Amino acid sequence: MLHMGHMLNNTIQDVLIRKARMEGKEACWVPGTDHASIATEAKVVAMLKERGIEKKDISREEFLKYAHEWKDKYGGIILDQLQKLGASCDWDRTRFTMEPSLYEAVIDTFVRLYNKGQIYRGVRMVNWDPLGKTALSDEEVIEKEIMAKLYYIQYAVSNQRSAVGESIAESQKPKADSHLTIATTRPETIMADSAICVNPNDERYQHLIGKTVLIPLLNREIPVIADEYVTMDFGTGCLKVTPAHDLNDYELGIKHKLPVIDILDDNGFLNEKAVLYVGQDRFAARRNIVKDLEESGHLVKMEEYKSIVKTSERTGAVIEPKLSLQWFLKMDEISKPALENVMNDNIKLYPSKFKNTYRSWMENVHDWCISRQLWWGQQIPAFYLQDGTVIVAKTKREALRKAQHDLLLFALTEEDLTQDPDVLDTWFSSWLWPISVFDGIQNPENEDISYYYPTNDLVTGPDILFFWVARMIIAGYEWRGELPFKNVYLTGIVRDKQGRKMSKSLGNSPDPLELIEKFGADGVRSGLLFSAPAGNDLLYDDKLIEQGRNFCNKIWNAYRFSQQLTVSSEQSSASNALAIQWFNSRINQTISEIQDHFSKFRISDALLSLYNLVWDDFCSKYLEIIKPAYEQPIDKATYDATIEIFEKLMCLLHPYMPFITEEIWQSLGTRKEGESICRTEFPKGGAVNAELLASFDAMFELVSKIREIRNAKQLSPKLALPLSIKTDNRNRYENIESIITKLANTETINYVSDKVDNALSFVVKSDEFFIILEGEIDVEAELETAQKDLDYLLGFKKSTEAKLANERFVANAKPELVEKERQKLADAEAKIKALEEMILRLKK
RNA sequence: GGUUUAAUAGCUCAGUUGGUUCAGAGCACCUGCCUUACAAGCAGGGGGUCCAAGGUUCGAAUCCUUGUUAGACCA
Repeated sequence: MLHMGHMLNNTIQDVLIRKARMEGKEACWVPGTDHASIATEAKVVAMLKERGIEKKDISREEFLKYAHEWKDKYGGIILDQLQKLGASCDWDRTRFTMEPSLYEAVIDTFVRLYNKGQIYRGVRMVNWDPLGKTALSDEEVIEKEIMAKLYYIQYAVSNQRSAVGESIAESQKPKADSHLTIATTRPETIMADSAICVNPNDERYQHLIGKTVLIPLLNREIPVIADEYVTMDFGTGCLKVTPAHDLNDYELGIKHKLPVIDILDDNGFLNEKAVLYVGQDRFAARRNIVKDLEESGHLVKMEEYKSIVKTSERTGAVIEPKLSLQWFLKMDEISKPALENVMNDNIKLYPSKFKNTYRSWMENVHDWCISRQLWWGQQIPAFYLQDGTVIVAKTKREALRKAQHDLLLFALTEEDLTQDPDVLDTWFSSWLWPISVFDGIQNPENEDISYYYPTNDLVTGPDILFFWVARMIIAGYEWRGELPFKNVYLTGIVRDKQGRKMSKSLGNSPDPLELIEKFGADGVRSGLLFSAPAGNDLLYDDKLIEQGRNFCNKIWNAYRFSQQLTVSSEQSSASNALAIQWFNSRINQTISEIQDHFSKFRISDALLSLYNLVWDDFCSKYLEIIKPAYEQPIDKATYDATIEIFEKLMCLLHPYMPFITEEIWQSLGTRKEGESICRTEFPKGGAVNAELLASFDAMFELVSKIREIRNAKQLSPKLALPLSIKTDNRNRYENIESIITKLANTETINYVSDKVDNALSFVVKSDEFFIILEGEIDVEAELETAQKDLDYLLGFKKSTEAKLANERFVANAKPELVEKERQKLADAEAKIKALEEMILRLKK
């Protein structure tokens, strides 16, 4: 099941791919799924349980059969949802990480890296899920903040190094300054303690360094050591060191050569090494030891403490850091090119702020634990002889041959070889994705990979920047000596209203299919994009999608309008011709805007530009201007131009809203069989008539002023108002009189050379306008608003003049900027003059 | 604790190289409209100390320093 984060992610990919396709590029988008080993295995185990089957009772082969069944049933759902969203993938190329060819690629990779000495097997500290009984990657671990208890436990100091066999009863008696207190959230692990550690600069404990203390209840002696790792002001400043059950302690243990005492078994129960509470669950043991410590007087106090526990994403169990034998990939050498080529921008991250995160990760990279104690996944191609010798080979047969040749064990048969039961981390197949989908691992010279690799854009969430993106880059350089993609677009994380990440496990994501049902796929796509700039999280709300749906609705209504027009043979009016010119200029202006946005991966900004163009300029302005009178036909030239504009708008919007644009585009003209808007050419920009745009802006300002007066005076929109214009430049308005009349519902337009009595007046640019109204004019109120305007302009003039008088501004600022300032000043001065005249007249 | 990102309208957020009359959008709110494609709409309107204090600059929401607050990553 997909959630909103996937919806956003795939919408962005689809926008990019559709636009690229329309620009004539060989746009290839390979859809596919990974096998999500731990998640799927958990689901399959649950499914089997429902059928009364336990995993341990069936063979690996039987289990895998069930898993494949499960995948066949549910794996397609994701692809189906993507199709509903309108994702225009190359569906014939659909790949799956567990299909034979990709499986083989993973095995190949493992063997080759092993032979290069990059993969090794060793005992390390891993995240252990005691319920799932497997190691987990950090990615599969969820941190939860909880209120825990911090227990203060007293350890007695033994005064001297006790000789073997000496009675400990003696030294156990607490003396005044002969004990120390540690703070821990995990008292049940004291039986695994190897030392107590204090900060060497901590004056309180100087005298204890080098001595030994006794673990309470158990009475085992452990040394007191010093290391700057210990924070002096946390707890008591004394840290119990438990190398087997804490990563930091483990590293501290290695540094100070401390023994590792692992007291937990794979299920999270205490084993014999614990001596006490053997056979108890770790949490039961905690309760019991707290009770016993309290009774024996070792528990000094308990404190509430906000702490973080790591839990398994799948099973919910509290993770146990555990030492275990696992397979690892050495990361230090192999990851170098991946760091370098992101830092030098050969691979660009959008937004670039993630470069910092990326760098700090890659500079502190740990070896990658790639083995999982599961069945669903690529089984590790390592084979063991009875004496434990490891042979890594693609198949058992090859391993046998290797044993016979290299180890001269000619009597060996396949029965003597046991394959490692573990599988590989899912990311160990995902990291090959850009190569393996084109079969580039086994067949590095094939036509597809040579053509498509390296790819262009990767779109993904920042939460898997390291787990997936970085590793794909590593794999790219390792196998092809080249980057896997040029741009990485990192989407924001979609969160719910409470700011929680939307996820499968929380179940806080709305069902995408229901949303698509309710708001339409185009509505969901555009709605999500309206507020999703790269890299910024977005708080999901149905309101966002509503905006997208409303936009679709608006477009559809404009389409309906265009369909009910009847065409006449009469000549086009001058004003319509002008409006067409104006709007084409606006389109061209917007095209260059969105191309600029796209070049910087500002997908949302590009959509917003189009939204404004379509809603405000096309629907509210252009269509209103060319709209014929009631039940009147429209002239053919205007009609044709309007349809052409409409088609162009559909093409511009198509990457964002594939469904509605296709539907409208199909019906706006006669199309050939199989023709589709997604194969049309993305509109190219053209000349922008800046003067025309400016004069239309002035006209719209005038229209707004008249409407404002109408609203303020509570006049009906149906009441036509008489307008008088006092201007030196009459032809500025004569061409557009009919537009003004239509938009502002003016009755007559007169040109005057003097004041008009008993009229409301206002100034636009340098011209004065009058509207004669019934009844008295409130001169005081008029004066007040005019004065306010004037004050503002005078202030503006003053600061602009100051700016221009400043030699350093004129010298340092760009010349076109200075020119603009001069122009602004001139405009302001003209308007000031008109306003001053108006105020003078009002005062008379 | 280390690293890092952020703080702009009631809410969610844009604001690109410091320079447009730059302080914006959507939602919410207020007023008036069932106007001929659209009430999921139309026409208007109110609303801001751009977190705080310093600094750099001819010029700062934008750059620098410090502080406050919140988040993320790592440990």
